[in-house]
Amino acid sequence: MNLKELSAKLNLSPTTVSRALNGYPEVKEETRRRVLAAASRYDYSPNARAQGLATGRSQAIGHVIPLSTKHEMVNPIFGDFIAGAGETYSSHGYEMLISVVEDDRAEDAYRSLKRRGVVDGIILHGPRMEDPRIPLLQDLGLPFVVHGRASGLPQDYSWLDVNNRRAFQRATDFLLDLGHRRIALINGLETMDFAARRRAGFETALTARGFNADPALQLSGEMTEAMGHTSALELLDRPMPPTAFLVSSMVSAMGVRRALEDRGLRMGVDVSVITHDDALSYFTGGDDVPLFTATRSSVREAGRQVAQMLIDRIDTPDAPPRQVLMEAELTVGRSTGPAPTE
Amino acid sequence: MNLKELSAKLNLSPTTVSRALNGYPEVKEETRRRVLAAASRYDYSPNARAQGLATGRSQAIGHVIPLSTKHEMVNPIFGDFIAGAGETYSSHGYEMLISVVEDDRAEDAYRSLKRRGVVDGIILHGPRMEDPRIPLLQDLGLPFVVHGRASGLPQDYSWLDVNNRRAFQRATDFLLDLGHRRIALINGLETMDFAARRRAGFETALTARGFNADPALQLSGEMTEAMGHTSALELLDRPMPPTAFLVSSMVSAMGVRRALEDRGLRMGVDVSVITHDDALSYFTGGDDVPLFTATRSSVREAGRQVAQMLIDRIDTPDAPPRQVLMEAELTVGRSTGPAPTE
DNA sequence: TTATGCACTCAAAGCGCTTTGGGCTGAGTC
DNA sequence: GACTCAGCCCAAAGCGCTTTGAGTGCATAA
Repeated sequence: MNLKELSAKLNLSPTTVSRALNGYPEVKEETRRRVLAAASRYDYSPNARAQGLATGRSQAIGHVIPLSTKHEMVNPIFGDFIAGAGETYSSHGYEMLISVVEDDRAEDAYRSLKRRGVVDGIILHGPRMEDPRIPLLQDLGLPFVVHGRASGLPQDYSWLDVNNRRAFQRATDFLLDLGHRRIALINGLETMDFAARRRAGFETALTARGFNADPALQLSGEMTEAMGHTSALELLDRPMPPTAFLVSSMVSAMGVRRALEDRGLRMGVDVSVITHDDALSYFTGGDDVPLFTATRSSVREAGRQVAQMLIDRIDTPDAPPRQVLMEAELTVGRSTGPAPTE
Repeated sequence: MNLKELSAKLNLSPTTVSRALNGYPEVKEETRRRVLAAASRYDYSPNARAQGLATGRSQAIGHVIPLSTKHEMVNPIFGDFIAGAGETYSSHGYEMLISVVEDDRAEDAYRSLKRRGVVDGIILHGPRMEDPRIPLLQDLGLPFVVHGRASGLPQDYSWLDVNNRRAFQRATDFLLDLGHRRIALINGLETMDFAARRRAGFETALTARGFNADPALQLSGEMTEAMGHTSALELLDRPMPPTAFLVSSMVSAMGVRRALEDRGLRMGVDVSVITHDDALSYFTGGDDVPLFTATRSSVREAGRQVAQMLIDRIDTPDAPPRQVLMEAELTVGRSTGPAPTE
């Protein structure tokens, strides 16, 4: 069933039917009701491609995810983010389009999406410092919102980020209050903007109390379970091992925990651990007192909000860019305790 | 730049340019080269919507994921599956379109995708037993491939699945060989087809040796970390606790492991654990001897293959459906050992 | 009565592509 | 020399929608 057929059944012109369907005021209320009824009876919806061709819009949002050998994006948080964004999209009539591309071809992907008119906007994931994709998207004139943000760019653009710096500063303070002095940082790849900010927060807290951040206690890498494990082992086997770990992700924290176990150390007693927790649906829930003390912020909620910001931006392209900073909460679990007396 | 403009620059008709671009034989090789050169110089690609309108195809594949309060689909494996499928799509010129919908509206979503002509095919996730979506998609005439499969349906359709039954049978045999007799099963939701098959494998192995599967030792639920933890605690606190656990996912296995620790039990010594491992990129790697003994099968590879099967199906709709059964490998880690003597 | 609006409705153009059905050359055939 | 036949290329229709510009009929005002 297409527009023409439907309008034939109604003895109306396609014009009128189209207007009735799209809520234009030129059509009589009674006519509109007739049209709506017929549309639902014959199970009609407009062909999206034809509609798009006529309107110049595609009602789709693009997410380009680099297919890294380094797995930064195809990571555990991805599913939750997508779920959040998808909720918003479907309630606004947008489709979500995901493009998986080789790492070095991300720019081509954006260009191609724009050229072929496949999407109306883009959500930019995993920004690095001075990320070149941001000026590129601005050049292309493709509306976009960044999940996270990129330091060192002069431009003004829309983003939503967690206050990573403050979160890690608070976490570090918390450990210092407990008497810890040798605190290790197991961070994500520090080319990633969020990781750099976390380290900054960590260092700020230390220097504010007159300690200096020992570079030997700061490791960074892909946030896998194995990375947490090997990093922690390496640190624990040093002559002056840390008494506390600040870890950038739940998954790595699982690795750290395994390392503690390997060395016969009790988490929360012999060694404290704080992790960042993205509030992933499959990791939370259950216990009264969570396993990990954590800085927590829901990635799913971030997805919802970023999507909404982008849709707003598409609707009113001339509005100034918006920035949203979500604060992470610090929830106390069983992985932290006072520093052991030496 | 559009076709008309490009052909004007070349002093050719749009017809010829289109043919040159699409590899039709009616155009002279030299002309084709000229066209191709101009296209790349002017950075031209055809408008996807117009192309789709003209050809009747959309070059997009749909994935409908139910936004459960129960999180079966928005789960850790999703990212990896998507990455695999995305690889295949992008090398074949397809886009991936993801629709997040309320649980009970999945059928509407399929209908709508079909009606509006948004996708050329569908990948069906997380099939349940006698899943009604399969006959629906057949009715709609929308090409599809199932990741997993659904028991109890008369129809013949394309699917790719892991041999869950055999995998869990082998894992159970392995535990029996080690002398374990009280083996617990911590399974996914048994409305899910894969979970039912895993239990079948588990029971088959037991009965084949003359033991009977104790229903009291079989729990099932959402495969979260918390679920693994509470299930294991409950079982361990019984008068005759299991000496081994067979767990349906890595995430739940982490929970089981935590429960063992809570009770002061050593994994691989006091209690054995085997888990199914979807070979997620962020959980693997690192150690020589993996933490968990596991039945392993790469979800990413599954994504690649399912996508390819669907594309083949779209290209040749009359070919008979294909079924692919991937065998899981049983890799021995440090979580299993001989049953403790009582 | 004629003009002036208003409320509806429609025909047709256009979005950017593919594809059908020729048309025009020039080389090969008898 | 007339005829066929590739080999190239083109004009135009059509995909299914939106939107512009133009009625048409009818009530109201002048």
